[in-house]
Amino acid sequence: MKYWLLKSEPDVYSFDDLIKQKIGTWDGVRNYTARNNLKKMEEGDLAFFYHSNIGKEIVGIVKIVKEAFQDPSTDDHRWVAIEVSPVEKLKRTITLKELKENSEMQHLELVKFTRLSVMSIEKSDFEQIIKMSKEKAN
DNA sequence: GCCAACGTTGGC
DNA sequence: GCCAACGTTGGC
Repeated sequence: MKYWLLKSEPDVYSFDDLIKQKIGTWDGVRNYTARNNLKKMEEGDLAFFYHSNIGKEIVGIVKIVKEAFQDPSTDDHRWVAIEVSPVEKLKRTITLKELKENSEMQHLELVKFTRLSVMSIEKSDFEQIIKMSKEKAN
């Protein structure tokens, strides 16, 4: 069981859009590092859904329901897509700012490699962030 | 809108 | 295979 973080611009595809669709295809990834992460995903893995640009915050949790397959948005065989379904919306969103200000979260790829759109997360960090979302801010 | 940080492309 | 030029992403 692995843990991940998926980035999306909410004006293109938001967590609420995914909730409406029930199952969403995560396609359009055109970066090798991100693609390699997609290929490592297994059915049942969990991922955070992060809103980039607008909000800059983790908004919910999704589950991988279909492992990597040919990206339907291109004929180029180099790229893959996955399918996800929503698990739950966080009671309180966790902002990038908050993570950057947290001394225990400095090693997160989200903090260090801002441009990567699909990244893995340590189980302990995943659980810590969920814990944070259940507590009040500051 | 600007800029930093990368990633990609193409000339040599 | 190196590197300069260019393109893209995403935070601010």
